[in-house]
Amino acid sequence: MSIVSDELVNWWGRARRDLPWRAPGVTAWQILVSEFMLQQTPVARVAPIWLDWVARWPTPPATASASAADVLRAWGKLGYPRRAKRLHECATVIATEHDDVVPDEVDVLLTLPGVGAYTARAVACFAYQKRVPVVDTNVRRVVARAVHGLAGAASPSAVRDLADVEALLPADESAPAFSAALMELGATVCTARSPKCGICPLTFCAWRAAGHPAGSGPARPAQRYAGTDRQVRGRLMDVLRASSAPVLRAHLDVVWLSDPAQRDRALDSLLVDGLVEQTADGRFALAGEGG
DNA sequence: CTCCAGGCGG
DNA sequence: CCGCCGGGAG
Repeated sequence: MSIVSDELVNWWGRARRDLPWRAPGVTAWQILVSEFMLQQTPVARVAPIWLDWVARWPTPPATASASAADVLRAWGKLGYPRRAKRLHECATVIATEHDDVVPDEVDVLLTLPGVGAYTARAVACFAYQKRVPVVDTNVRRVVARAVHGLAGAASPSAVRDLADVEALLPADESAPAFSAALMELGATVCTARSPKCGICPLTFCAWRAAGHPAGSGPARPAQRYAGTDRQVRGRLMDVLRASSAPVLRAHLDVVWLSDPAQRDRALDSLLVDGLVEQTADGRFALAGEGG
């Protein structure tokens, strides 16, 4: 038994969240911006940042002409600031090589910095209504449960599930609504932790039918954060975002006193990533300050 | 502790 | 394929 498109899309019509990037008049570029921000980041944290962002930089050329440092500051504490850098680069590529127009073909979208298998299809589908499978963590979980009767996605590879979802896609123009509904169901009903099966719109679910069997744990063990280089990088970036002028090394050193070697490694990695630059007098600043 | 509209480099 | 890339909320 497969997922019935009609009952899912009908539910979507009345239960969909009123997210800002779904409003009328939102452009393909602005949808692309939302997809960058939503990579591994919950909707609630993205919404306010996205609203400020698209008001300030509504188009690819507007974004490309901003300084990298301003982009990193506007990104704020969304996390994974390399995404902000890639978004900036993506705007530059679109402005210089695509005549300011976001590509509508998956193959072309995939050539853009920061655009992978999910984001390319999400833009083609939600910005251009293309009939392409859109597979994110929500879709994988919903399909694993409703179709395969499993507690969660079997393999750690999302790409492998593309063919699965392709087979589920409606043949007509309702495909984008179907994909949006699949994602919405996973985000709000068929959640990872405590799925609300009592309000699920699907009349058949293989997982429910099988009595909600437990899985064998997550496909990939959750990664730690506390004490990692990522936490140190986050603290360093926090100091640099807050300062409009380059800061002394000593101001950075105080954010992580317990392990100087780790702190040095984190700072070096930020330099290597092109997120931070060192000035001629040895101080540090966000990369691309003023230009 | 877990999870979150992933992508990339090794 | 594997490990790393933030940070906040439940």
